[in-house]
Amino acid sequence: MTKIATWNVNSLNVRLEHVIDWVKIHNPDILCLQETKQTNDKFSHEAFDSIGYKSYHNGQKTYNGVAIISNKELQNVGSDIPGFSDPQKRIIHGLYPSRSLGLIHVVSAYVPNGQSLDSEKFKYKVSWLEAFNTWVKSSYGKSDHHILTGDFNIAPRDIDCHDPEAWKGNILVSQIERDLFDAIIDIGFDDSFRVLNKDIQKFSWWDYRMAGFRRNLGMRIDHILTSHSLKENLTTAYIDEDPRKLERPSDHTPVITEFR
DNA sequence: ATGGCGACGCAACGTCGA
Repeated sequence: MTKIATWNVNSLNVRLEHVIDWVKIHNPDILCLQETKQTNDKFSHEAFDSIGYKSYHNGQKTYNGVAIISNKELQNVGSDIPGFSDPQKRIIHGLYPSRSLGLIHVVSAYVPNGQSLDSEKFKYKVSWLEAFNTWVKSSYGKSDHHILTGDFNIAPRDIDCHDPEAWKGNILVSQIERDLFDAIIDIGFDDSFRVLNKDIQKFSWWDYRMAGFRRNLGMRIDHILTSHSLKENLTTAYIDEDPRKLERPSDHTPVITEFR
């Protein structure tokens, strides 16, 4: 069994203890992190070494930053979308050598937020996702399996939003973003949570404001997309709400998928 | 729901996130 998880930690400076505690309890094979908000020299490889994990980080000050924590050494680690020049640190990826499944290409992605549909940041989100799609399409099939994880900042369907009527015309739920998400799926991926939980409404993020978590005003915007090659191997997919209940939590919580 | 939170940089409060 292989367990892979993704978690937007909203600053690893603040959340390192939560992450280490979570890894010790859940023992994932791979944990992908987003929004580390720290430069590579601040990233504590030692903290992960001490619990038996390799760690790979692509970060910057204040914003963005992504990492992969792995119980096996990754091969061919990269930290960009080839051909897409971007000063924002939103990608880290590598090959995970699975004993029984071969090489799994694992991506930890922090997709731009977009701010609002009429903003320059939304144009950046669209062009970023188009470049991401082109890259994923060109690399598809070059490894035995592919897993795209991260904070996609897209709620794929109305069921993934606590109040689709109130959010209509907003970022995270717009048809433009959902079409871009579906275009990635169409390359040959499954939304592993949705495949294994057909009609269940679960969220991975809740606004800090308005007592969002207590009132369950959430969205499912963090995803683990698995290549069709893994579809028959998928066993379990779930969202662990417990870290969101801790003191000083991230506004996101871990999303987990397991496969044989 | 359009805030009301929280992280950050920096030492007051503006910017950003989703």
